Amino acid sequence: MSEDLHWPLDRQRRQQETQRLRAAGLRTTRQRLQLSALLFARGERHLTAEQLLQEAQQAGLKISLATIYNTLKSFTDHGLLATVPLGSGRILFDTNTRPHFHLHLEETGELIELPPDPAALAERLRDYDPERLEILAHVRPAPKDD
Amino acid sequence: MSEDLHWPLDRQRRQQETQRLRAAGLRTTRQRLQLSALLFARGERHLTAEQLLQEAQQAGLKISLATIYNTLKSFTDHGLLATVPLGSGRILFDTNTRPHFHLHLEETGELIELPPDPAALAERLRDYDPERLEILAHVRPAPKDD
DNA sequence: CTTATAATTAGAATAATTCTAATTCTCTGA
DNA sequence: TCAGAGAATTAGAATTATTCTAATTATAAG
Repeated sequence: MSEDLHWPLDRQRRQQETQRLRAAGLRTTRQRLQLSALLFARGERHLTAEQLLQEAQQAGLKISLATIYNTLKSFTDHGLLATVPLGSGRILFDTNTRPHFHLHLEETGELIELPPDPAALAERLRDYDPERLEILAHVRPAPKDD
Repeated sequence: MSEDLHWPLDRQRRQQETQRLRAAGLRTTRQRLQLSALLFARGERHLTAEQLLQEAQQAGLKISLATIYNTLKSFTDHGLLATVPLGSGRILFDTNTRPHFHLHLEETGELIELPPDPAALAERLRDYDPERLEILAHVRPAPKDD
């Protein structure tokens, strides 16, 4: 599930990513295939647009920041990614699209995934000073089906 | 607890706000007294810096946006306000500084206060499609005592 | 009343994201 | 196979909320 990537992508990987995009109802473009490979080849992860740009550049790919943003948005709109809206106005993109909660430790920037279970959440939060805790539940707008 | 304000503030109100600031360890300035009156005269509420500026302007007060931000930050640092970091990068200031949670309905912008009780939270969230739910628990850094 | 220090202010700076408009690409259907 | 319509990509400008800067003004201690 997690292996090194080579560019250009070998046939197997290319097909895998092509299918992923097709299944999601997205056109296959060079940039999307490359970003898809980067995003999904290493198991579940969180990352920002800027981080993804850096990974792409380190891999020698030519992709603009605008495309990174557009692609992350498309992937999100089509169910391949979830977003975690951090308080600072930064958006984290999460390859785990199953329902779950997040615990953000602002001191270190660490983001911990929690099962979508309020009891477990309560348990986990016992470790922290209530004065420093802020829980915000977002209810996103219903997606338009187009 | 909630009444109309007149400017300049009458002696009673002025003393009330002076005490509030003093008790919090803040200097009393015209702007802080006026903003304090605006913020705390109408019961508990959430508002943004921009909203507070508008209220101040509608009341005929001369206060710059920079001062609004500075004052909100001072009030927060001294325990008079709490912040609610919305996903969009906007900050809501909350006159309720007791521990509690928030439920943000993105569709309408509505922000609902919830008791700081995970069980109650779970109950309340049953109303919503899990697919549209995002729970983010922030742990703020320990405040420096200076 | 003097004065050190803190607060206020306008406007510039910042940071993440979104928008614009021109170019390039994908993919359908002839 | 290939033309063309519509979709994707791109550089750079625009946006938005907030923070910073540096100069002015106000507070309050003595």
